[in-house]
Amino acid sequence: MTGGYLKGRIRREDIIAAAVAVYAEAGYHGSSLREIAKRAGITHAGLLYYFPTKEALLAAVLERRDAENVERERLAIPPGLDFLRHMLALAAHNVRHRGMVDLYSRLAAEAVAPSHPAHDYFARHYAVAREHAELSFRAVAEAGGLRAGVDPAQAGLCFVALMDGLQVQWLTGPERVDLVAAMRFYLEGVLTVPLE
Amino acid sequence: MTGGYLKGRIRREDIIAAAVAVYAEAGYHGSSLREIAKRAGITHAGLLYYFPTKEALLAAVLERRDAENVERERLAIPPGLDFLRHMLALAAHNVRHRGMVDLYSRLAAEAVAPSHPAHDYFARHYAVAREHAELSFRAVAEAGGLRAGVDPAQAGLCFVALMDGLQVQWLTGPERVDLVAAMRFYLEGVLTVPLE
DNA sequence: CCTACCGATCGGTAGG
DNA sequence: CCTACCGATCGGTAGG
Repeated sequence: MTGGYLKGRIRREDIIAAAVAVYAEAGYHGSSLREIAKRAGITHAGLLYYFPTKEALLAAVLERRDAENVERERLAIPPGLDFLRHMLALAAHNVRHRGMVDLYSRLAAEAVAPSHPAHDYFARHYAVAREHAELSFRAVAEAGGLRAGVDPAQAGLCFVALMDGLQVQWLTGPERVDLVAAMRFYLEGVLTVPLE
Repeated sequence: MTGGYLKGRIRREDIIAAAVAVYAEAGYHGSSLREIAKRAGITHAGLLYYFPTKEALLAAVLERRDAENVERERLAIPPGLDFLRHMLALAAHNVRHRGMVDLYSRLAAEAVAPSHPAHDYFARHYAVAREHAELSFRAVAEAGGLRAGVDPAQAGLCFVALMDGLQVQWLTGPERVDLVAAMRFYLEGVLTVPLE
């Protein structure tokens, strides 16, 4: 007699997982509720019982991405050298989980349009990422670990931008780009302390 | 009695210009021949008289982008410090021509899928860009202008990736990102010679 | 959750 | 170059 709610939550998770896969392949505008529903094993009308519109499903996907990141990526990590190290580990993790990188890169490019339903999400995401990176470089600088003359704000902006740009090149030709080595190259050029 | 061919060429240019604008706003998959045709002042069937399929129009757009770049960007510039300076000038140019940056960023992200009709174009584009940047840093190194221990290959890859990543952040919030200053920051951190 | 349906839009073709 | 059309697909709703 119990379990009704549980089943619903599992269904929701199935649908979200299917949406992540399809968004990654086709982008948001390019994907259809029917294709997502099929992969989740229901009809598209059934999907709309759980998520009333196409946009509501996108919102749920972005929410779950954040929830995962808060748990695993731990923005809770205080800004500083450890955070930069952690981003390197995240890059290594991403290389083994192409789906999430695909999703992120496709949606970020689509969402530059202010009318895109994920625009505000990415504007906020970038602001937070830049801020956290800048504070990290600033903390490292105060500990004497930053090369002379390096501006923490610029270093933070470039760190975030580099990660994004490398991901697109890596997705385009995975065998041609060593994402983690390139990130390490950048950090080693800016820091005066060892990374590990 | 003359001019028939000329008129056709002008029409083609109108259609391509309209396609650039629509691709930039909606991506390739997200744009329709009807919308592009409307902006060019004809019907979608009329457009198909000039470009027989949706893919043929995309190919024409990419070809024109290359033609423009060969002329203005001059990959003819030999690898070296002048090429890096030129990329800075190109970044400054891009900031005043958002449409081309939009088009490029949207298509690049879409085209990471090997099945995308522009995939090979971007794979080649990235390979050429990395190669040219690497050779530039190598030339600078031989003239003693590269900081000790900097690998030209990594510096080239990161230079190209940084440009792409900055463009997406700049498109998402133009008032929050100074694209040219960030590029300059990166170059000044890697080079030991002044940029201007 | 499904069946059945709606109006809108898509790329492409026929025929002129 | 246009009118007129095709089959396919879209997001969403009704009604159960």
